[in-house]
Amino acid sequence: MLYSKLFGKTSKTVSADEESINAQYLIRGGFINKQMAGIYNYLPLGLRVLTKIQNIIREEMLAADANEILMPSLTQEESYKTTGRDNMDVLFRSEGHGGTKYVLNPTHEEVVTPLVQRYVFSYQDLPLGVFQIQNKYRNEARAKSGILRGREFNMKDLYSFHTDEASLNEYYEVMKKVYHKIYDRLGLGELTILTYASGGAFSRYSHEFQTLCAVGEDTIFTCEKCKIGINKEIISEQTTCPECGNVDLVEKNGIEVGNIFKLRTKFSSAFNFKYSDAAGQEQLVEMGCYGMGPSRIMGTLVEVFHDDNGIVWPESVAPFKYHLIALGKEDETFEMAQKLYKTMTANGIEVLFDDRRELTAGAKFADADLLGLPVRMIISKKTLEKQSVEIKKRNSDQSELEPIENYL
RNA sequence: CGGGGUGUGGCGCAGUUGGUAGCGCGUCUGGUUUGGGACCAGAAGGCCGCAGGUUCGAACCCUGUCACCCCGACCA
Repeated sequence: MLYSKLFGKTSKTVSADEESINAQYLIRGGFINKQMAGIYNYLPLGLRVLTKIQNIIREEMLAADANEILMPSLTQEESYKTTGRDNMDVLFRSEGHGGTKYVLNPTHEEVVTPLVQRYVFSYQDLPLGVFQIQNKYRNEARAKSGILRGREFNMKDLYSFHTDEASLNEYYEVMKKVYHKIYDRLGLGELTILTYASGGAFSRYSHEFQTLCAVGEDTIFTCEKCKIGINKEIISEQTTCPECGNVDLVEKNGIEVGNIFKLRTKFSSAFNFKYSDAAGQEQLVEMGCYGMGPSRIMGTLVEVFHDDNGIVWPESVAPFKYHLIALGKEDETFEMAQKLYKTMTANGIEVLFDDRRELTAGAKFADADLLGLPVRMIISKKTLEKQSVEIKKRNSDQSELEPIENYL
């Protein structure tokens, strides 16, 4: 990508209202633009990051034999009456012609359950996992913290369907591993721990995945030994580590980057979703749900990976790998940079080439730091004399010269 | 939803006791610059969130309303 063709500009300033780091850097860097509280436009750079996060999640879901589908955002209110959730205060409502009442889905149990019910009749069809990556709508009392808590946000939601609790439990444990693998690939593995949380009406606990971070809005009591957390919301009933019994728990803050639930038969019973077992008897389907928010993860990554000059993206989600900068006004420098850009791009390497010739070095460096691409590649009269390019990693203060032909 | 704060060129902000709006950044022209956010000269760009009211006169005072931010409550 040529910087000169990139839609979205960097800015030295951001509104004093934006206190959260993720909002400040993402807006200043031209990754996102705020339309209103909790509602954002994703500009090209931000969309590239979001898409990379989604693709990592998608790959791991598909590798676990889950089926990707896409469900609608709008659903008739009737479905929520069926499950008794039509009184949820986060529901955005709308009305269509003839007075039809719609809901913008805050989650999709009310959609996916009758959908799967239409195709699954036998124990031979189970277990089954279906997921989607789609925007959710929640009328939060207060949107806050940039893209960490929005009223419209991106979500991967997986739903699993089983013949019995044993199958659900097995799938649930597999998903814990899949989730950890995803956080590893996102660069959040070390900081993200499994956390016991409120299970709602249908099981004792649910499990959250909490990325430990000072600005996290959840309070977590962690067992250092097991790398396990307990959400403060259940700490009155659970004061020891559920894995090892450790009572020496350490209080930390976390950002909830995933949440998995055993729904059991709450929704299958509401919709009367049954299958025929091997004996020909009808049984209620057991269900689980598994959420993970790519947009919130994007904000979390900025909160975790930044310094005073800007974002420091992990390579797996950076919008581009290389930030190529040509310094000086000599044509030969610029032409060599163009050649590098074309060659590397043709070789499938992701390069953002800052081809703005009129800008000074400092301005380009400042933008490079703000955008946070993993590797800065500089070509100038000085490096050209040595037939080299200067390579500097965003997470390091050191730079080194490398032969230019390594990249041609 | 309770408490607090803020709405002024595209962005960030200032605006005194009420007298008809200014700075920085950005943008445009011309020239000089180029290894850490260059400089000079010139220019464009504003129903002062919106609606009422007070006043000879309102960005400023009053009422209402909308939006945004922070703290709290809430949060499958």
